[in-house]
Amino acid sequence: MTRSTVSTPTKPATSDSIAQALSLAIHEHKIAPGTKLGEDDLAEIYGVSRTVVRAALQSLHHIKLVDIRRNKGASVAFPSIKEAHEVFEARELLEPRTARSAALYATREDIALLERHITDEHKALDDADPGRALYLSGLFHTEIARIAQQATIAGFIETLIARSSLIIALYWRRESALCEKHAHHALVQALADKDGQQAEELMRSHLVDLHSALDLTERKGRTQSLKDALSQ
Amino acid sequence: MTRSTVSTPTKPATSDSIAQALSLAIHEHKIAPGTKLGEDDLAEIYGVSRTVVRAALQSLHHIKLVDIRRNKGASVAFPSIKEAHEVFEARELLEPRTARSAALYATREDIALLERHITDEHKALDDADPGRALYLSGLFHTEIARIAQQATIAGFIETLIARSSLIIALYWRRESALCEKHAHHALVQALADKDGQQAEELMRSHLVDLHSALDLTERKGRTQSLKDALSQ
DNA sequence: GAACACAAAATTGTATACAATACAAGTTTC
DNA sequence: GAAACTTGTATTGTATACAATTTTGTGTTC
Repeated sequence: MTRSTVSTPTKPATSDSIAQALSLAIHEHKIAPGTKLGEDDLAEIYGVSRTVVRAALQSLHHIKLVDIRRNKGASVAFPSIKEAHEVFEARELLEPRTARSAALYATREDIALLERHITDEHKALDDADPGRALYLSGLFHTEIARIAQQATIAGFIETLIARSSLIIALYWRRESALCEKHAHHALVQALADKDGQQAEELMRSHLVDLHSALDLTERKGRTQSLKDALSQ
Repeated sequence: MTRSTVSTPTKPATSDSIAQALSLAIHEHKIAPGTKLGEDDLAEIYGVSRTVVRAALQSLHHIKLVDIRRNKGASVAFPSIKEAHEVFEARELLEPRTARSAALYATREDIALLERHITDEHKALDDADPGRALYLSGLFHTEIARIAQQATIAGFIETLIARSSLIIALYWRRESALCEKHAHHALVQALADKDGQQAEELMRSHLVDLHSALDLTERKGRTQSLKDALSQ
């Protein structure tokens, strides 16, 4: 949010910028769930002391993006199937209503911004960068929450989308691809038309689609205990 | 949550325990909004170094209970009127639905626990300890969210209730006293009857009552800019 | 007496040092 | 050869030291 996340060599790298860089990497599936996040490693990578790295990790811990266990350190969170259901149920409770509010407040600029997000997302898909496409897809939802002028709820949705990214990394079914492609388009149209009821309904069905595109059947051990062991 | 918050002299005092102690004090209106929370002071009070105090403060910052500004330090948050509206609107969106779910899952023990909360709350009022009564009143809502078996949403509600405590400290109208006294009772009854619809409706009207019991009219400067200056 | 400038004190931000804990490998013992 | 113990290494938790910034107090000037 402040400025760049990497690049310029003469920048101090605050805890916020590190948290954001890690958050982005997780969103884009550059770092897999369960990956260990050693303090020394990160401190060296970002050219700061462990103190500031710890602050960044705690920040991500509070939004459940990273797991911190005492004397064991931090690792990218590994949401369980139960958590996955909870997150999407929470989204289904919050986002449709928020989309309805957004229809009231959406300005011409907001609509343009959302449309730009969609084209960027498509471009990322064309560039064979599904991680970035996923990130932009999440940003689309975050943006709608922001438009609705409810910063508090928008904050909640932001964390839910972050966690959704982890859930998708773990439980997404290959079969169901980008079914959402036109869902976002239709949503923008409803917002542009200031049709709150339609926006609410579209958002609800869109989220139900996403939820059902996950493979949340409780199979035998599977990745569950296997990767959990690897996460240590 | 781990163990005691104060008392035993031979205890290490972790950042969690400090965060909880401060949170409790804020809930009970022992510390007013805007109060400066100096690191050295807290470090001395709890017998730890500033390192762990900072972690505790950051923790509270993430749930918007304390305000942290760079190079200026931490102070108890001072929610604006806009934020106050947002918090209660978010509660009105989340809690009624959650109460409905709670009616499905509430066990005999849960009901007993909630009734105990109510009697404790009344006792605190009799003991002329309105701060503790307020805290217990909030705990009542948190408990319902927990009963609903939606840890994610329960977490959101918990932070909303924490912030509500600050909002009440700032904007509560003296005139409207403990109108909620029988509201909680009726809610428990609905839960005991497993009447989800009734629970949802009772919770909604209860929250609307609370919201309207606040004085959120945007008067001239008043506490707004005055106390805001004091909060520095 | 008010306003500005500068110096001193206090407070926060960051880095480093040390202590405590966990993990892994190797050794001993049965 | 396997289990248990021990030791060594790596990593995290906490405290302290130092740097940077803000605040406060004082003195000078108009």
